Amino acid sequence: MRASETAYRVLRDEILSWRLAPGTPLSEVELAARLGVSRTPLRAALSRLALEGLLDTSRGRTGIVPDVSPESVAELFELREALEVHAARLAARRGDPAVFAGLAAEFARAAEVLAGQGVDAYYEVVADFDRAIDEAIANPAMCGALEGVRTHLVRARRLAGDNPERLLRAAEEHRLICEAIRDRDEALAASAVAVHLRASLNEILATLRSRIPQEGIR
Amino acid sequence: MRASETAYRVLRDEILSWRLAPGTPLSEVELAARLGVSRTPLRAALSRLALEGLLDTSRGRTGIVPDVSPESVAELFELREALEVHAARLAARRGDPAVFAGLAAEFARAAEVLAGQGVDAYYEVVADFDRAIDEAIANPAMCGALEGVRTHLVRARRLAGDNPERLLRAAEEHRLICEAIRDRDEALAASAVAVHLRASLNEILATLRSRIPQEGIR
DNA sequence: ACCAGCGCAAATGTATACAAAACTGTGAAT
DNA sequence: ATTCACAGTTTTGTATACATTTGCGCTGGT
Repeated sequence: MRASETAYRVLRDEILSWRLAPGTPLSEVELAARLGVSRTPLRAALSRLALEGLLDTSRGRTGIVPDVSPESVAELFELREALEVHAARLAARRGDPAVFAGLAAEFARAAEVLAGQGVDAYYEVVADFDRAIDEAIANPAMCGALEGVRTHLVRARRLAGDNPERLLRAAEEHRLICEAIRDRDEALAASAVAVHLRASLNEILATLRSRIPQEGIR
Repeated sequence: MRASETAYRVLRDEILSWRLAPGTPLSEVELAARLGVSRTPLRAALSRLALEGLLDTSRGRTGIVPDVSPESVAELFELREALEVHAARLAARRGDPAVFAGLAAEFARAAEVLAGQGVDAYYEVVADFDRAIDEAIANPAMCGALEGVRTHLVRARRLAGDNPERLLRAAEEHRLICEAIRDRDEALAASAVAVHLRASLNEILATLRSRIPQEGIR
């Protein structure tokens, strides 16, 4: 594994998991020492993070971990809506009905999965769903854009936490989306995605607002 | 100006303007010598181009200028449709009607502009339109995604050339979009964008197919 | 004639030294 | 008290030397 790749993955994981808090400056020399690589590959990792929006280089010379504000989450979800509504349409148009029928069954069993195997097992089903969408639309440009918003979503979701009731409703929303795609109903798939995104956004914003007083936004 | 920034802009311009043809290998040592910078800033420029999709690093170690195939253009336009249809909806929802009324008037004069000042003056109006959309939606995440597709579009457009009849029809389509946004008619704005994109794609694909025999796709 | 194995060469990946630029704190003057 | 200027310090930007990898061609065998 290349040193630049290692540094990138470590830093990306630390940012997405909130081990690196928003506002933390990412100094080249300090990180190079901590990760045991020289500044050259570390710079490559930082510039890659910056281009993906996981590092804010707009203020001053030293990049800082970007803040997660209600505004930034709302903006992310507008982009997410643009991409995922269209992705659902494309999936309904050319996806494999059998695949999405299977996923619909998985989501129908979400209550058992959550109770028996925990939230990680549930999120694995969601990851399967994302992969199925990518495969169905078969468009590298779309998939790349989707990948970007999913990355940022991980960070917001970690902050919002795992509300069991919300996860059950989310599973139901996913089931509806899968069934619409299975039935090749583009309009319904698009609407079902829009419904799901609105509910998700509201959940995250509610959690975010209740936590702001404790966290301290700069 | 930083050397890495200079190298990035030069290479980006050379790729978008087709001075660097698809398939051309971008060797670090060769480019560093040609642009008069060392390999370190040049590498930063290349990695940035690769992340933006203007350099294909998936085949072999040395990156090559990506091909522009009918498939890749069609894929780009699916992403473009996802983003621009939603952007038009957002612009209709919260844009300044006066701004888009003014742009509609500009597009109505497109025939004069094209005849009197040439295609560059017309494309400047389109650039004004893009800026107005960005300002109206006021969403950095959306704007960043739009910027990406516009960049790739430049390359496809250069290939397709400037068909005068098509430009006149495109101006008319833009006028309709602006009027819909001006009237805060989200559904019409979305439809008008979809119409425009389909016509643009068909034009580019037609030109592309007629040129393939001469150009030689690898 | 073709294929496998090997070695060379050219390209990229990394480390480090040096240059330049930008923030910080101090000091004095208004 | 505030602001401006300046120097020092820290941080990033660049160049170059070295390490490592990978692709390619040569040679020998079948």
